[in-house]
Amino acid sequence: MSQMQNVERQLREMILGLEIGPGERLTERWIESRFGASRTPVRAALLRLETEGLIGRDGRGWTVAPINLAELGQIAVYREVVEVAAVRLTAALEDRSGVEVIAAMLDSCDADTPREEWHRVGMDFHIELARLSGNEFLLRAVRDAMTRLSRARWLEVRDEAALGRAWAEHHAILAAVRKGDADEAARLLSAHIAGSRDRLVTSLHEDRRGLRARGFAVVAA
Amino acid sequence: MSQMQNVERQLREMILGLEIGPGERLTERWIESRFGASRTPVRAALLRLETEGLIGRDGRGWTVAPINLAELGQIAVYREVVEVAAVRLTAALEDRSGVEVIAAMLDSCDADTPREEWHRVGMDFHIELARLSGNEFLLRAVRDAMTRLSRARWLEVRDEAALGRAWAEHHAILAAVRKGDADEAARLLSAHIAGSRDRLVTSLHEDRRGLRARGFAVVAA
DNA sequence: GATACCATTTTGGGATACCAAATCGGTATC
DNA sequence: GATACCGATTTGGTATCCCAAAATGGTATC
Repeated sequence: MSQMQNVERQLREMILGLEIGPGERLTERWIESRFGASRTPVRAALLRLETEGLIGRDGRGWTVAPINLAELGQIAVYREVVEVAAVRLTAALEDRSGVEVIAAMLDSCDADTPREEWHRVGMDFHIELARLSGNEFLLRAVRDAMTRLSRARWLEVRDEAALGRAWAEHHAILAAVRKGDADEAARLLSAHIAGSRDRLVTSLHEDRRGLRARGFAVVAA
Repeated sequence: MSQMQNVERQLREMILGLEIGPGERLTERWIESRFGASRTPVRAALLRLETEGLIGRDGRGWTVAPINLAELGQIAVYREVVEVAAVRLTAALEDRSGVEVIAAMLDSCDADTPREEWHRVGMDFHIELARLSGNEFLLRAVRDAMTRLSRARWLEVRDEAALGRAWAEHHAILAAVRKGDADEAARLLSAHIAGSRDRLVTSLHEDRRGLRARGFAVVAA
């Protein structure tokens, strides 16, 4: 793999894994030495991550995107729009066998599965569901929204019950799609996203002091 | 303005203005000499334009994105979803005075206005309408869709009547938003986008020989 | 102690050199 | 005429150098 893709992937993982905190400054030279690449691939990676919304410009320099509660609310609106549209398209397909693959993916998680894996599968559910629609742009939109939500969801304080409830809601959505009931699928998905948003924003808002204590920049709603 | 933004802007204009044809190969060295910049800003511009979907990779090299009829259909679905959502949000706002600014923009076009300006205002209508929603992601989605549609709309064979009809439909949509009638605004906008898509795809499909004769790569639906 | 000022360092933007791989041209072979 | 082959050229990927602007840090001044 090329250095450029390498730097991009590793840097993205460090940002999403909160090894580099939201709001932290980045210098091209630091990244260069950190990953053993020269500035050319580093700059390419930075440009890509900027379009993903994971980093932004701070005057002349680079900054890891802060946790922005207002933005999280807007993303929730956005993803509801595109995810509901995608699931409606999918429910209207003749061949809806793709839902079984997603159901199997959900079922691959059990009580022994590490939290990190639950986290990943929870995002992949939405991405793969959007992929079934066959519309590249809806898929891209959902993937983009999930990327931007990723860090916040990781910071969210979630109990076991919340994970189980999300798992059940995911299965219920799949069942509606399997039946070809677009309205029910849309209704369940809307409710799922709204609930997810509420818990997320509430959790982060209540814990914003703790987040700031960890050195994370948090922008209020 | 920095060289990077300069190269990016000029190259984008050449691609959107069809001075560089769809499907054409691009080399970093040619761009370098064409715009009098070195490869560093050229590569930055290429990376940006790639995320806009105006250029893509062809193996190791760069290619101007072809006219893709299947993609145009998918974009139409995508933009209907996000534009309708945005206009519904806007219609539900208390302060909908922003529509007057857009109405004035439409009215700035008359019989003497050059075709190029009609083209630009036609796109800006949809972008500015999405902006009124206040949702950055819906706005970005519409802007992105418009950028990707831009060349195709420019190639479309449009008569005077089509321009006038679009103008009237735009005003009708604004009137519904002004009234706060979200359902009617959504219905009108949906019909407008569907009609726009049909005329666009039909026109390009019928003229695909002519397009290929001009050296433009056209991917069938 | 706060602040204005200046020398130093650091930083991102840009230019250029180098390399391996891919492409291109021409030639020999069938 | 088609094709396989090979050397020359071109190309994107990378590393490195230079520069002006911005950040930094120490110092003198009030």
